[in-house]
Amino acid sequence: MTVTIKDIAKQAGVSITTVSRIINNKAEGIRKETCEKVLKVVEELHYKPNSIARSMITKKTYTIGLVIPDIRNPFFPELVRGVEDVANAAQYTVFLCNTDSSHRKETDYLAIMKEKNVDGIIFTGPQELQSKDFYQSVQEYEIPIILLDRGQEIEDFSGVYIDNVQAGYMATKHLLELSHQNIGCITGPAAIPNSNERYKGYLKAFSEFQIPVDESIVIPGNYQMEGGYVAAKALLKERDVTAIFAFNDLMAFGVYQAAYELGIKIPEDLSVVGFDNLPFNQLIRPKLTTIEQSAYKMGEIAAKMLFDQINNEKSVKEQVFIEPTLIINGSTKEHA
Amino acid sequence: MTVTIKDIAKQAGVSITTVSRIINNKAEGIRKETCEKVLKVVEELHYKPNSIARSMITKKTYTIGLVIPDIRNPFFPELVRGVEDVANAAQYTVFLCNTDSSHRKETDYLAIMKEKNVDGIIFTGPQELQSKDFYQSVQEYEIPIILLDRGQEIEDFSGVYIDNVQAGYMATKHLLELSHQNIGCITGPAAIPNSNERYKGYLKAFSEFQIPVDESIVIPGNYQMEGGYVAAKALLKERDVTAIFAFNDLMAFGVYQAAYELGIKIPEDLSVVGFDNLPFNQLIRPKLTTIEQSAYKMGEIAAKMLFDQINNEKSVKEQVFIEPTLIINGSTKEHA
DNA sequence: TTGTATGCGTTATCAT
DNA sequence: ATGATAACGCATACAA
Repeated sequence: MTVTIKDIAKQAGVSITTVSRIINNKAEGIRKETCEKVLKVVEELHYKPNSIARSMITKKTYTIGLVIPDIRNPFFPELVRGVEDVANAAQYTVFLCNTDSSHRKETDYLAIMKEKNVDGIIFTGPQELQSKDFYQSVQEYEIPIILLDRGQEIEDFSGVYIDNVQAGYMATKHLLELSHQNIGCITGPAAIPNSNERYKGYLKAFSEFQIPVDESIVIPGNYQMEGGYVAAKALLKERDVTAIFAFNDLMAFGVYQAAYELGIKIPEDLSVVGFDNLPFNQLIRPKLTTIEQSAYKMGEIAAKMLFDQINNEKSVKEQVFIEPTLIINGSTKEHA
Repeated sequence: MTVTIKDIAKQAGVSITTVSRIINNKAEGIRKETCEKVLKVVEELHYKPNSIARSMITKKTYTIGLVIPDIRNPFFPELVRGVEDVANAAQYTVFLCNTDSSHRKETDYLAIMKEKNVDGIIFTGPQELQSKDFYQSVQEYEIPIILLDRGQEIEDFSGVYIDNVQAGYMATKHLLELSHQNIGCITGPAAIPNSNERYKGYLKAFSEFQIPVDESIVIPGNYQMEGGYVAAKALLKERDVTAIFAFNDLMAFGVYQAAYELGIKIPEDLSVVGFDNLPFNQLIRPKLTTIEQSAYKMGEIAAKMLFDQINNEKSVKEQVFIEPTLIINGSTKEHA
């Protein structure tokens, strides 16, 4: 039998109200002796308040939902930790929900979060552009929600995103400044917003350097290592590129492999820039020059924004764009 | 204002009991018309039952706690997914709790799980041997709990573990069968059980091949890349080894780096075996021969065991030891 | 300084 | 086939 506030009250010879006050630090007008007496009983019986019952009254669960595509995608563990650390510090617990970007799983989980009365939700949707209809049902739930990393086109939701245009710009500019001109570009799938944004940055840099863009060396990838490998093989065998900007690290590693097989040395013969700064960047040689997204920081900021919204009830929507960082490592070199 | 069962009852002109029965599929003795009428109102008002209130009565939250050291450790995302997939299929939601193996955070989270009335807990503790005292407090909570990956020495808890002796044995045997005799061994920190188990396997293989073990080429590492690097430098410069068995992949990658810097070719001059089969094994060349732990499977099994315990209330403790798999890749080669 | 009573939204027991 | 009501464990308005 689990011990309740009633048991404590009886055992200590006081009312449950008194116990409640004491365990909730609202003991202002309570005698020290009573306080100690109750606390002693609490200790003895190992009493733990039932947060379920508490939530019934307070309408707060001190729980948030974190909905992401897949924790196995190496981008997410950092992000999740960022969220959790902030949540934990605020006495919150987090539900982890993997959706595989399946519309059904997303909808299901969102409904479950509603039923479980989470105080807020942090949501990372699929890469593909979402119809607003989808998010409308979420709005009906009246639960504070922060979008994370994906969905910036839905402007009536608060969200935290990477400034992908700026990121693409920085990466490309870095290569241009190293005197590269034939800079191959391996993008993400066509429909994916962040890929398109990065490409805008690529164009912007070329434009700034007043160099024409050769669209034949812009190849769509799939954000997988394999896609980077295939694209790189095409670029290196048929085209005359001295540098490649891959829109994520996984594809950049594919470029490494292709170069390796073709006997092309990085960075002597080919400069490579990636995107993500995945943890295993620490393990490859030469280390990849890449764009750091700071997933941890994104998670932190999203969580902070969420708690702001939860606590202040301010429904001011804001979209935060995080400045990426260019991490210069050994995979890029001045073009002779 | 959020809509409750009362609203549905009023709107449909029935009692809340009837509504409750219908939404819980206990509509056996209820007229079809009534049923449809109620369901229609439920639909119209977008009613979602409040699982908090439901839990008050049923004493079930359909929630489990997953307590791990750090999701950023590449071993855990797979494991977490394994747990979540099973949980999700069983209509459960999971709290993710990162403890950094801090005793305080562990204790705190466990208490929080108790307060939030989770139906069960899956717990991965710190590497270091735990005193039974610690787990005693958990037992008082009377919540089903499954230990995962760490804590096999606490035999009165159910748990899922890797058979580390077998794993160490398989890795070493593989090298011995490739005619290596001077097989350097980079272990984990001394106090860590799984390292000691793996070492037992190492010894067992040598014993089986009737080859004496040279303890001077057994070097304690720290499970970090840096530790593998340092140990490998020592082994390769001062000792005469033709193969190295590192007790995890991270250290094996350190071996790669050391070999690279010393101009030693893998696998031509040095065979290397790791442990974990981390995802980024796919990215390095040559691919690392290693032991696969199948973290996903561990998570799955642990979750299944937990639900067994939750549903059957059978308190039969069982310890499951998962057979590891030797993944043979390009980092090992017959010794000339 | 402390206690009594009400209600949170639901399920379960017992009627009808 | 359906309904009234107690109970779950707690916080809170109101009393004393």
